[in-house]
Amino acid sequence: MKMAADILKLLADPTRLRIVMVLSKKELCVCQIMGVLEVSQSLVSKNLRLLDAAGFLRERKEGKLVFYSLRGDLPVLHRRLIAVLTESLAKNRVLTGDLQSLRDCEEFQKRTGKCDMKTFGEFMRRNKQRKTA
Amino acid sequence: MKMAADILKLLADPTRLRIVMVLSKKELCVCQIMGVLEVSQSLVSKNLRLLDAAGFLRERKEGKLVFYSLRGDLPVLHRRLIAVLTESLAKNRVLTGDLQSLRDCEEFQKRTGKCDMKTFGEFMRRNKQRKTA
DNA sequence: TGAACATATTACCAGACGTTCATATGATTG
DNA sequence: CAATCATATGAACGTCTGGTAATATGTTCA
Repeated sequence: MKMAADILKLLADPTRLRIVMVLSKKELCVCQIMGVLEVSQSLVSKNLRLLDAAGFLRERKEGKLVFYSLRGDLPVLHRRLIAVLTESLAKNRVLTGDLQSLRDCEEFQKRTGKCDMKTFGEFMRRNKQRKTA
Repeated sequence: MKMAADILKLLADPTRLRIVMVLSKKELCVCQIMGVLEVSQSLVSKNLRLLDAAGFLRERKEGKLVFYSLRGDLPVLHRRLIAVLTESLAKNRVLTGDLQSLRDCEEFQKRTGKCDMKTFGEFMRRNKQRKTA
């Protein structure tokens, strides 16, 4: 009971929910998540640790970068909750915005050939301008 | 996004989750819920209000009593979450305990022909003895 | 080695949350 | 009406939590 409640609590935070949603689409490193969600590195890192501690994540280190993705062998409850939320949030503005940013971010990265925090800082800045324009 | 998170947050509390689970089986009044979950009247009432405010509940007044049940026309997200949780918690000790208490409580009520707080106070007392025995 | 960088961790604060105790409300009954 | 009862509400509490800023860790590369 408490275990189920704990998992729900983890997903009940907008920041973490957004992280789970984008990671369900694609493996990402911390700086990419920062860029896509436009939140601080500290916040991303902290929430990733929480999700990791609850068994949501797979971690892959590649040089300085740490790539995260959802585990392939998630427990049934985790998987079903994510499935339900994915479907229910399909038309959600924040989520569709994140997914659009994710695509933009990929393209930006492909064009610049880089994956570092300066690159994504630049990306974030442009993104904000686009949104406020 | 925030809306989904708010619903998850509601279900992420053990007391509320237990209430939702028992109400998904049967319409109950406040004193019955108290008896089944063995928690205070205040706590039951407060959490019922929260669930009600989020659109989970149907309210039916009958004299002094107020009977609650899950709304029949719950939004998709609510329904699916409850379905997933029901299945995942099927073998959970707390929940199976609550459902057993629910059956006992029904029988006790049938035998005594009453539905009031004294009756359920008595029921709770016996229940605790049974559990510690 | 040391500078630069990505990520993790710590300390900290403001606000939210779960719970309890006491009290209010509103209906029933004598 | 007064008393009783079921339920709702309010005040107060300790605790937890999301967020930020600063710092530590550990890797890469010159």
